[in-house]
Amino acid sequence: MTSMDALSESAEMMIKNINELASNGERVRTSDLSTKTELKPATVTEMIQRLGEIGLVDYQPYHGVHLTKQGQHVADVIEHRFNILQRFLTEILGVEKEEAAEVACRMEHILTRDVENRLSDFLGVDKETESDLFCHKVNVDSETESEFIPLNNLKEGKTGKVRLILEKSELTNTLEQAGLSPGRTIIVKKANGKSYDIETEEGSLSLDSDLAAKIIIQN
Amino acid sequence: MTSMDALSESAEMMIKNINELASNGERVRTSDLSTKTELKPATVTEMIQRLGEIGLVDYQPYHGVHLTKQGQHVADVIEHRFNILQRFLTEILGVEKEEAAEVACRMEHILTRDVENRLSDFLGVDKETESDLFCHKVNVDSETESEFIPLNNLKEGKTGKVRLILEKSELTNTLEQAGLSPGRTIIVKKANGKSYDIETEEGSLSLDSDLAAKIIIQN
DNA sequence: ACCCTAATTTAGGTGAACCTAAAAAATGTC
DNA sequence: GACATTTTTTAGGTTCACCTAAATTAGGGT
Repeated sequence: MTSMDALSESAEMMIKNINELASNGERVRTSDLSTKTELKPATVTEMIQRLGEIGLVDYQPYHGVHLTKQGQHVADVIEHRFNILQRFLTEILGVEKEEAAEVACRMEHILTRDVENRLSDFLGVDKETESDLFCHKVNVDSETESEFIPLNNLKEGKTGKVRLILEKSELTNTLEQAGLSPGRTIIVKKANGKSYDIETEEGSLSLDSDLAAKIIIQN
Repeated sequence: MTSMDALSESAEMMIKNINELASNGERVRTSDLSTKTELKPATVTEMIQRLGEIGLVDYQPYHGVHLTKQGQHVADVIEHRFNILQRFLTEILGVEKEEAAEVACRMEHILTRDVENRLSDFLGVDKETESDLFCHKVNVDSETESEFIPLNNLKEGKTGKVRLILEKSELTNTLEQAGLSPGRTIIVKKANGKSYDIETEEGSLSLDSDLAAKIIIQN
């Protein structure tokens, strides 16, 4: 049964940990999982046996486990969810890395596909779909000094990426239809402090400063 | 032991549901909790007994429960967490209300105090737009009163503020010259579904419905 | 006041996620 | 290559969150 049954948090955590210990491609030993997860060896054995039965790991008694194709997929999804959650918590909310990791580690099991995607868009994850495999090597220190500023503070001629639209409403929905939606790039054609002429990927439009103040741009 | 022991998700959900059913101040019956939580009555009994033991509810066999002061506090915290999570998911990420509620309902039990506070601030009554003297006109709760509608749907005699002009063109530039630009207030003098007579701060003009449809007004 | 029904609780069971202690297998050493 | 040590597994226990079925209580109707 290659069950799509929605794994428990514990099961997902075990897969995540197996993945993290398997960097070298070798089989992961029970004892390593035990120390990493802070579970007793007997508990680890029990769990990896179950994971083996549902086809997420290849388990051979006394000789450790490694992820199957399916298990690897689960691990990748979880890792991605963790990364975007942690980025959101640290970069946007300013939570300390330590605590962000803890919270992200709980929430990663709850995110739906849809929320995951939207959060990705919101953070502006560049969409190299499967190149996540290299993420753990690269992602940590990519703290470029790009700023988040409301659109009404963007100078004329400046270009930027829409990152956030505050106070969603019918109006902002309309804006999104017009190309002013998270993830899209825009250019400020004219800005006089009262009204802003914007060019989006969809066309051009102009809006007032109240509205512009609700649209946060990353340059 | 009025234990601060970090409640399980189930326990927190039970408290949340008790709170939601206790609107009238009366005791909440087992059967009501059973239907609301979709748990069997026996399960509900078991749980509220435990909650009683740790002092979060006042449980009297055969006569339902109500929250103690401490229980009420827990309920309030959870409710607040749910609210900000749902707001974040819908307003910021644009998740559908339904799904947002489900996800928020899982996440509310995971949020830490710190993340909760930061998320509140993030969503909170604009500290970012403080520079904006008119922000109180634009705040979320005014959603009930003020609508965003295209100019061609404004009735005769109605007044409103130009918020957004879609599909910029030479024509719309001309309109803006004439006072029909974002941030300006206008009055609809005459509207017959085909042409619209408008009075702006600069003077008056008239335009056709195609053009009017591209101008979004807040009343 | 009494009975009947509906609501509630008790009793006992299951699976998941943990545990300890003991048994078994693998491994390194001489 | 035998043995001691380490690693892993098995066996059996606990708690939590659920369940069903049976027993109990509360409350309304006559």
